[in-house]
Amino acid sequence: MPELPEVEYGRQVLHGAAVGRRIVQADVADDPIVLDGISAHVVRQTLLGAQAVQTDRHGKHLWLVLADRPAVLFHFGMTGAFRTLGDEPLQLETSGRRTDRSWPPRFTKLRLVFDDGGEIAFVNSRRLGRVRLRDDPRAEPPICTLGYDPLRTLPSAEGFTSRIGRRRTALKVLLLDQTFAAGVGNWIADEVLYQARLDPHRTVDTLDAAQRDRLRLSVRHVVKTAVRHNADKDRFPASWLFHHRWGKVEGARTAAGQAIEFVTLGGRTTAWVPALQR
DNA sequence: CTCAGTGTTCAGTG
DNA sequence: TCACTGAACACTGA
Repeated sequence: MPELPEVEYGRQVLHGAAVGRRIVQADVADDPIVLDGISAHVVRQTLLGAQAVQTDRHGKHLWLVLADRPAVLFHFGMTGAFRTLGDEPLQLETSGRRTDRSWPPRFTKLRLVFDDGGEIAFVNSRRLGRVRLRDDPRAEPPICTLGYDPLRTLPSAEGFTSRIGRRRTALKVLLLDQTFAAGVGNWIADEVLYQARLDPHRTVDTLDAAQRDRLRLSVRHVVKTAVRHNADKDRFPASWLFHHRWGKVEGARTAAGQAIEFVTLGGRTTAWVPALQR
């Protein structure tokens, strides 16, 4: 689930449930992996009684700002999501088709109850997600180490080129590098390259100015479009590679009938259309 | 039973 | 130091 658009949607869910309310109950799972070494007790003490004043996001990290306390950062890993009490479970675990109506849901790592009676749960089945506390999230790791957020920022052509620097890595690897652009994950990287008509194997130093600019604008376009549709895959444009790239299906084709090829790049499955991408 | 997986990190190499 | 690679992490579901 969780690349920038899904995380942005998660932020909006958290915002709607939390901001302007006081936390009257906080259940924190005793999970040292997801809590990144902090004790559940410390997290609970931070949250309990706190007034939620704002939410924010950078790349795949989002956080809840509390009055007079550290902010609570969330990273979804491969399987994180927020659920709210009474909502349909829209954001289920990776491919869990089974509708989980229990409350709190399975794999809840953090459950917050607010003074208006609303509740939100952070669920994370594979434990690659993280919950962290930070006084000044943007100034501290991990967020201060990240590159630009494509939803907030469109670098100029010159800025984009200087961010690439003297690297010679494959385009796919560049896009997955969170210190380059924060929030781009595996499917977005493939979609961006598909729409920019660039071969994912190409190294960044081989691009001319026009190709670099196609890349720059494609990153923004894919991210903005996915966010505009609330990360709801069914509403992504029918022309997108996205709809045809899953499962490494032998003989997979785009809507236009062009063959999709699957290779491994940067350690990830990469889907691309050789007939189109150069 | 095996394996892939929408992510990140760290050890090792050149 | 930098850039890059690949394994490891942890767990579910196909």
